[in-house]
Formats: sequence, structure tokens, C-alpha cells
Amino acid sequence: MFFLRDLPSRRMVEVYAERHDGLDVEAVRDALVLMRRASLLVRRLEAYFAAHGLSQLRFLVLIVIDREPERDGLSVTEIAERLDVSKPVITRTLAHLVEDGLIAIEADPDDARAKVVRLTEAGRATLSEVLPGYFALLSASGEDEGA
Amino acid sequence: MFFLRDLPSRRMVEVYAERHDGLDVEAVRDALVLMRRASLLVRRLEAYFAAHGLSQLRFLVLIVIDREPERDGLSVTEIAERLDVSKPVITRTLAHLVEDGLIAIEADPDDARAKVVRLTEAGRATLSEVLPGYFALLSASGEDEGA
DNA sequence: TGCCTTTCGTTACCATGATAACTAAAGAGC
DNA sequence: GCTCTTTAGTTATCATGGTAACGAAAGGCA
Repeated sequence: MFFLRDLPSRRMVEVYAERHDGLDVEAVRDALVLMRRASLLVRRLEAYFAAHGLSQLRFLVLIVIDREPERDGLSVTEIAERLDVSKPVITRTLAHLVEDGLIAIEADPDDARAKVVRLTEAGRATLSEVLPGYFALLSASGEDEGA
Repeated sequence: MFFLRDLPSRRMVEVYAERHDGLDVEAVRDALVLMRRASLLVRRLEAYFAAHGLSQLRFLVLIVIDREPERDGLSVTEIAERLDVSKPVITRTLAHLVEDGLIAIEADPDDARAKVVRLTEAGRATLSEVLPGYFALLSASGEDEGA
């Protein structure tokens, strides 16, 4: 993402609001601030993950597998659904995670089309190493920039 | 961006909170909801812009030039600064906008290194065509999904 | 059984973000 | 006026998002 550095100026919105009435200036401001704050938070998170050899998506893949321990692994499609990301992106991301030894992929014994994706020990270790800092960044995100 | 489809479950946060105390569960939830909402809004905006032959960045380039009418055009660097995006991305985006006839780029008479980027008539026309729908989407963004 | 549709995952390709390294010109300091 | 540094913009390369189209297997149904 990204967004206008200098606060999506109230002036700008008001100027345009004059020309198009019925515009809820406050709601527009809120939406702009929402995107700006989320953008900054995502940048901080990506920088944090990069320092641990991960990306936000790689991390979230580990999370969604880990948080369903009763499921003995998820399929590629299930991961894509839970993360709301397209399947080709998941395929590529899983390949990276296998390279790094954080997950293991096996054929599904019940369906020759499907695969079962599981965390490895290293994957679980990475997750517990990264989680505290992740939550700390999320906790802190409400405090900074008055954007 | 993107994010966990099923609400970044409170259960998940609480489970991890137990292991790492001092964690502000509410603040974490807020941050997750923030990212999810922004992600969905950005997707809707990108879809809207795509339907008009633009992207969010191309649109914002037009906006930042348009909102400084006293400045007779901006430099590439100034646009990059205002949008908080790297210069190579701006170079590429400007090339697309020139192809589409929405902006014009000339040499800066006062500095042989620099260029002056201005909106064309078509650029201003596109902007006024797209703005109402843009603000409408922003206004509406607070109403939907309880994410 | 044999076909037709659906589903699983991948491949191929495109859009858009980043950084590193480069050229050309401007500006600082002697 | 000559260097050295800084600044403007581009090029090259990479990461990560998307859609379209594909092969292989499963499933529905005559």
C-alpha cells in the first residue's frame, strides 16, 4: 500500500466537497486516515518480518496452520481461503517456506490432486520467536503518528 | 495488502496473550481490524480505478499535481515525496500517464537535471470524472463489513 | 462404464512496490 | 576554475500481489 505523506489534507477534501454535495467530509477523512495508518503499520511489520527472513504473508501462512492444531495440516486451497489471497501466490509462498525448512508438504493420501501442508519443528520455532515482536508492534500501532 | 479472512480471531490473540503477558489484547485487535478494513477498502478502490484505466497511484499522482495549482507543475522528486513512494516507481507511473495523455513532461528551464510534470486537459477531465466515485467509496467504507 | 463438470494445484504472464547502481548536472569549498 | 559531493532521474533487478489457462484427478449422472 502507501499513501499521501502529508495528511490527506482536510482542505483538499473540502475543496472537492464543495463541488459534489452530499459528501460526508468526516467519513472521507476517516477513510484516508485509516489507509494511511494501515499503510505505515504494514511497512513496519514488513520491515520486522524481513529482519527475520519472513514476510507478512509467509508469517500468516505459518499462523493459520498453527492455529488449527486439530487439523493435522491444511491444503493449499484452505490456506488461500483463510488468508484471502490467490492460490498462485500461495503456491509460490509455500515453495519459499519449504526451501527455508519451515513447512513440509506431502501428498494427500485421500485425494491425489491435493497436498497436505504442515509446520516443521523449525516452523513452530520461528513462529514463537517472531510472535512477541509481532504483537508488540500491533500493540504500539495506536500510539504513534497522529495521522 | 490483504489479511486474514476470518476475523483475526480474538481467541487466537488471547491464546498467545496468555504466553506473553503485558500484551494489550484490545490494541492488537484494533490493529488487526485496522489492517483488514484498509485492505478491503484498497481492493475496492483498485477495482474502481482499474475500471477507469487508472490505479490508485496513478490517480494520486494526478491529485497531488492538481491540488497545487499555484505551482505550475511539480518535479518527479516532489511527486515522490508527496506520495511517499520511491522515485523509480514514480518514473514508471509517469511514463504510463504520459502514454495515456493524462500528463505532459517537459525539461525544467532552470535545472537541466530536472523535469516539470503538468496535467493535460485530459488529465484534469479524468480526475473530475473519477473523483465523485472515489469519494463515494471512501464515504461508504465505514458502513460495511463488521471486520 | 463413460462423459461432463468441478476442483486442486501449477505455470505463465502482468502490475506495482522496493533497493542498488548508474549518468548527468548542480553546488560547495578551496 | 577544479575537484568533490550532492541531487535529479533512470535503468536493472527483485519481491509479491493479481488473472488466465492448463493438466490431473474427483464426482455427478445417464
